[in-house]
Amino acid sequence: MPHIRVPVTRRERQREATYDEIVAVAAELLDAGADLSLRAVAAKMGLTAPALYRYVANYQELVDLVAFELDKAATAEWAAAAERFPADDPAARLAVGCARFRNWALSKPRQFALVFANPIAAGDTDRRELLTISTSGHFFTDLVWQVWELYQFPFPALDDLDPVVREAVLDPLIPAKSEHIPREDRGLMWIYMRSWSALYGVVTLESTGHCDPRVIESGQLFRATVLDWLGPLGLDGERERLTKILDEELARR
Amino acid sequence: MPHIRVPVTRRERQREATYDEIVAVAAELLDAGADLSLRAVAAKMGLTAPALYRYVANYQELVDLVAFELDKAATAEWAAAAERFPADDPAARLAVGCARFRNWALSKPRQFALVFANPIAAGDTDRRELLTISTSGHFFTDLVWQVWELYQFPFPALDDLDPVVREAVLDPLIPAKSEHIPREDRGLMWIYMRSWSALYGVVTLESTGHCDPRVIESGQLFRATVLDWLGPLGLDGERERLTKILDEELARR
DNA sequence: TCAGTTTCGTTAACACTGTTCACGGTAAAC
DNA sequence: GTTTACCGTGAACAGTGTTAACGAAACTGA
Repeated sequence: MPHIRVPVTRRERQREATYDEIVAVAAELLDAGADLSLRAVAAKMGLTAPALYRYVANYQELVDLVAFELDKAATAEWAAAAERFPADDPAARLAVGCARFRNWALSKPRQFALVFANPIAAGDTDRRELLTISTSGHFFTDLVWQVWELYQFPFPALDDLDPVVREAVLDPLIPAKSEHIPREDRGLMWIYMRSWSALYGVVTLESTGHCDPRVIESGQLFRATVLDWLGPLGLDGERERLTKILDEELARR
Repeated sequence: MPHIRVPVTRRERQREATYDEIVAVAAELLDAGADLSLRAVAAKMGLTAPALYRYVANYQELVDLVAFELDKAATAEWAAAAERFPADDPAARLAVGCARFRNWALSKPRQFALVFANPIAAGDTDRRELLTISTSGHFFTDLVWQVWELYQFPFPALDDLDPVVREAVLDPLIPAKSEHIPREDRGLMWIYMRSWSALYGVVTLESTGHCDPRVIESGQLFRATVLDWLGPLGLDGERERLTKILDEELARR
C-alpha cells in the first residue's frame, strides 16, 4: 500500500520550492517597508510578472497565500515562546500567546493588516475557507479549550444560545479545533468567540494606530482588556501569577 | 472690527464648492462599489487628474479628506437617530448611537475601512491630528460624559493611573470633548478609551468579515459586548430598558 | 482701465500597478 | 522518440499616482 505522502516528482518539488520562494520574497519585501506587489515579487525572484500567474490566479490569491504563511510563521513563534511554560499550564501559555500576538502586531503593522485587517467580502466563500484554517485561530482556540479542561469555567448551554449562534458553534466556520469538543460542550465556542473578539479589538486598535500613541506605549489598554477576561475563563485564582507573566512579556517589547 | 467670518471672495467660495464636489463624487464612487482613486474622482468631475493637485497634496490627503467628511456625515446620521430620545436620556442616546454605528459599519464596509481601519503610522503627526478632531469621537465621548453626569459611575483616580496614561488623559490626543471636564475628573477619559476600544473591536471584527457570517447576522456578539459595558457605565438599573432599545435598533438593519 | 500676479486648469510624460495573449523552449510521459 | 504538459517570455492594454512646463482666465492694485 502506498504511503500517505504522494510520490513527489521532480517537477512537483520544483513547484513547491517556487511557492516557498514566493512567500519568502514577499516577506522580505514587507519587512523592507515596501508593500506587496505582484511585479515586485516577480522581479525579486528574477522572473517577469506574468510568470507568477502560473502559481496564483490573481493578486488577491497572492495576498492570501502570503497572509496564510505569515500567520503560520508568526503563530509558530508565539507557540514556541509559550512553551517556556509546561503543557499542563495552559493559562500561562495563553497569557504569553496573547502578549506575543500583540507585540507582533505592533512591530509588524503591515503584516498584521495583511492577515487580520484584510476585508473579506460576505459572499466570498473561498477566502472565508482560508480563514477557517488560520493557524493562529487554531492556536488560541486550543489554548482556551485546554484552560477549560483544567479550570472548568462556566459557558452557556446550547439551549441558552441564540438559534443562529447555536448553529455557528455546532458547525463552526471560524478557525477552531472543535472536532474534539463534544457536542454538548460546544457552548464553549461562544466564550472563545467573545474573548477572541476582545483580543482582536484592542490589538487592531493599537496596531492600526487609531489610538493615543502614549496609551499604546504604556500597554495599559491591552493589559486591562486581557485581565478582564481572567474571570470569565475561571482564572481568578491565578490572577497574580498571570499578571506577572503578562507584564514580563509586555516589557519584552 | 471685522467679523469672525473672513469676507469670502468669489474665488474662495468657488474653491470651497470644488472641495464639496470632490467629497461628494468620492462618496458616490464608494457607494457604487468602486474604490477611491484620484483619477476616477477627477474624471467624474470633468477634470484631469493633475488638476486635483490644486486641492490635495497627494492621494493620502484625498483619502483623509473624504474619510473626515464621511465620518462627519455618518455621525450626523447617528446623532439624528439618537435624538428620538430626549437630551436628558443620554443612556438611551448612547445605545442608539452604538447600534447605528455598527449598522453603518456593516452596510458600508468600504467606507468603514477608510475611516476606521486606515492605518496611521506612529510618526505621522499630521494624520493623527485629523484623528483628534474626528466627529464620531466627539459624539461618543460627549455621550459618555453625559451618562456620567447623570449616573455618576466610578472611574479611576488620576493617582491610580499609569503615569503615561495619566498624561494621555490630561492632555488627550484622541478625539474628545474634554475641555469641559475638570482636571480631577479626567480619569473618566480612561473609561471612555476602554469602552471605545471594546466597541471599535467588535465592529471592526464584524465589518471586515473576520468572523462567522452567521454570528454577524445574529448580532449577538455585538449585543453581548455592549451589554457588558452597562455595568461599568452605571447603567445596571437601566438594563432592561436599554436592552430593548438596542434590540430595536439592531432589528432595523 | 491697464499692467501684474495669482489661481486653476491643461497636455505630456514617467514610473509604477494588475492582467491577458500568443509564442517558445524544455522537461516529463507514453 | 514523439507527444504533451508545463513554465517561462515579450508585447500590449488599461489602470494607478505624480511631476513638469505651459496657457488662459480671474482677481488685484495703481
